[in-house]
Amino acid sequence: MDFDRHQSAGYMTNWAARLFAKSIDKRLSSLDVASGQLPIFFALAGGRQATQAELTKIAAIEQPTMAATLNRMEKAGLIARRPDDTDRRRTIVQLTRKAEEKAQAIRQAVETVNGLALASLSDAERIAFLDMLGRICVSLADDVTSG
Amino acid sequence: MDFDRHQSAGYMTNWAARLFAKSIDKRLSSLDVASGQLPIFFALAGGRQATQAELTKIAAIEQPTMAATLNRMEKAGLIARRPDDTDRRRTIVQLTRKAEEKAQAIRQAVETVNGLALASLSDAERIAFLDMLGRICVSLADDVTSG
DNA sequence: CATTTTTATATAGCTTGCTATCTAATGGAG
DNA sequence: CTCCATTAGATAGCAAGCTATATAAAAATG
Repeated sequence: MDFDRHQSAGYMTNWAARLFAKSIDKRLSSLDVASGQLPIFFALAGGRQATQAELTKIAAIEQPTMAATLNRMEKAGLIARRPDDTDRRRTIVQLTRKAEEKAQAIRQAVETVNGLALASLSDAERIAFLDMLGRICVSLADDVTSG
Repeated sequence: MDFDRHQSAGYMTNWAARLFAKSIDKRLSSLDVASGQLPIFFALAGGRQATQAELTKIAAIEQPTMAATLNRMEKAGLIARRPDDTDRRRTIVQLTRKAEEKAQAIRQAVETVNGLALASLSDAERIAFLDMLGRICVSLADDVTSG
């Protein structure tokens, strides 16, 4: 089929994403934290609170995925859920003290992995790469939500 | 935590990869094919054969993931497995006729999605993007396999 | 040639994604 | 105020990843 997968943006992006996850999980496993929990840590660290719906929007994942991740984090003692008494549909989520204590190490691991991933790119290339990735996401998100 | 996830290569790559998968799955669902099966289609289309181990290497996934994907494809009538009689550990995999008939439409869908994803990039940017992604994968693969 | 090591595949069990669907609560329109 | 639409969250069930481990065959080694 004379198809070079290394020239396919979709294939390469998928591969890179799996490598990012492997690299970060390797560093987070000793903290009993996993890559899927990162958006929640970054959103809530420092005592901030958010509803599940807000976290879902921030992480750009679907609602049931967020619910499952929060279930695992709750079971692991990383987050606490509290009902919102001004709107009984809502749940307010915050990090536990135990989770807050991990936040700094998590941030460090993320920066290490991002750094080594981009190690062979110049400063200008890093900026260009993130800019292009952003445009690609916009185009795809547009496609995915239309029709 | 003053962390902008849109400036994190790991977060953006993960997001882009999920959008790629959603976009391609949307187009492949009518063919009863899914994004995880694409490397197998591209490797085997045109009557080619490969062992499971060869497919695993091509797709850059782990062996149990390939085994599970092949199980689903076999159940769906997309591939056939045949024992290698020169080495009874090996299984030789090939596309069924039914799968071969889908190959052209699949290729078309992949090109459509790659095209729309990169629509806002110039030709030079597309080349640069794939080149940088390749370097990022090399750096991360190196990290992931070391220690 | 017997034993050990390596290789190919299978299986168990988990996470992170998804879609589809259900329930409960809120908010708006008559 | 009642009824309908919207919103928040939970649940079921699946795909596609992963690690760890088991089994069987082949290859290498003593």
